Amino acid sequence: MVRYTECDEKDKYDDSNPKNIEDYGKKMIGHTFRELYETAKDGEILRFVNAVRESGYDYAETHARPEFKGGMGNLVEECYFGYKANSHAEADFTEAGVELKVTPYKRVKKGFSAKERLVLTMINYFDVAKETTFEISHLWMKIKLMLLVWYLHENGVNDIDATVDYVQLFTPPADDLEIIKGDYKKIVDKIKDGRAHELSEGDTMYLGACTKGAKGSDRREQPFSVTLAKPRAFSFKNSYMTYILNQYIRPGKVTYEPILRASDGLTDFEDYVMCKIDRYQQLSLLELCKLFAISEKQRKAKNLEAMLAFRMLGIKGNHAEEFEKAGIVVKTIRIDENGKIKENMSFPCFNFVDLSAEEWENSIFGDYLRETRFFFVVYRKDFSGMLHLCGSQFWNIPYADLEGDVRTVWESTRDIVREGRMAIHIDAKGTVTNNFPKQSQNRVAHVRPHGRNREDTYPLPEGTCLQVTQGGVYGWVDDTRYTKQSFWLNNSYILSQLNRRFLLK
DNA sequence: GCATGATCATGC
DNA sequence: GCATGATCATGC
Repeated sequence: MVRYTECDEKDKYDDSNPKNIEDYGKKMIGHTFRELYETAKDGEILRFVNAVRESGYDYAETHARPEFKGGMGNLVEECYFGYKANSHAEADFTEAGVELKVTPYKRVKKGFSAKERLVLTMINYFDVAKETTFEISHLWMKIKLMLLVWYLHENGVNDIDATVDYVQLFTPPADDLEIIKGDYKKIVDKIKDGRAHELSEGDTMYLGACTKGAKGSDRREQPFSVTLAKPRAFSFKNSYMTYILNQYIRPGKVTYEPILRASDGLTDFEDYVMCKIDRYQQLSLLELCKLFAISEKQRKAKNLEAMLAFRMLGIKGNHAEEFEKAGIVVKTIRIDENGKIKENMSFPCFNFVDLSAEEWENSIFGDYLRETRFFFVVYRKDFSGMLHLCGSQFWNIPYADLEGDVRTVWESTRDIVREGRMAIHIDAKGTVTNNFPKQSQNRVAHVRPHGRNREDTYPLPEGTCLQVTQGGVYGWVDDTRYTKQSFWLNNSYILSQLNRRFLLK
């Protein structure tokens, strides 16, 4: 490893001592990346160019570029810590066992959240399949001690002009590590099962297998199947990074109420949760309300069924720590007397302007389904119409359904928006018929209005020219806005995804 | 009975 | 005030 700072008394740090590395790192706080870069480029570094040159590292070549490939992470490594960025499997500071990670956070309505997932290390499908335990895995080498460097990303501002706000050593806490080990096993088991091509971020809780490749068409071989798989990396999910930020880096008033307590002992989290819910199986909604002393007023809440699920899990509020950290979304499912689900599953409205500019691989809806794990709480109506608890199920959309039917629906919707082919027809009552993909046209998903009412609209892309089937009948419609719409998963599809034990009476 | 369009209601 | 999750209403 080349380290300019070896020559510099002032900035010397001991690369075998984690605390020393952290202390040195903290001196970046308050400085912009550009300052770090300029300092390295124009100042001290030049005094050591000769020493560096001896090692064969071409400083001029690397630093001639105005920006850094790999972004702020490489910049900090090369310009501040003074070693050449590498993508080796071992830790950045080998002797200290410390991995350096530079990561952005952003402002949200309430406080701050991580801006993105944290990519940890590429998954080598062949090597990973040979690893016998988590403790000797490459992944563990990368995450057992990390130096996290955080900066605030603001829209319209180049990251190189952002300021380093926090620098802190981090080790996943013991409770989290149990879940991370479970996630790791799940990913490795899928690879060993010859299904690396079916990996999805929604499979797991905190640790994800995110796609990583220059092009969406990149593929890798896998050990137990001839099917090529997308290149993937282990990553901490955005939701988990948000937790780290709000719990350890800038702790505030956000409190987390865990489902699993240390005293509950070691167990598979999802099995544990499902068993806890199962204890209340067959109880009616009314019985559950009485059991958990739900007030008359609360019984009218639309989230009553979800609220009861949290009570069954021993949570006082309507948020569970593990669910928040894993970005798990709770959905209640009601099966009718006839064994069918009446309602389709809705998602947030899409923004026409954004949608029309997106590609499937990086789309808001595609990414949401790709990354989200759902927790279904299933109720079933008895002959008198009273709901009884059936149980619960964790679910994420299978790879083939997402990349097949959902993609088809998404792409035709985007194209319709792009080309203004909503094909409006307005009948005598003012009901608007549109041209978006219908439930009857696709096995998995469809598009429907989803707003306050039909006058609740979002802007259309500039220059959109709506084609109208009946000439001149615009009414409330103009060329610049359209009734809010969202993607929905078909009720019949959701039913097909439910565990058989809920369907057999 | 179901598909489609429309709207409600709570919580943040 | 509005996003989000949940549900209604009508016509075929």
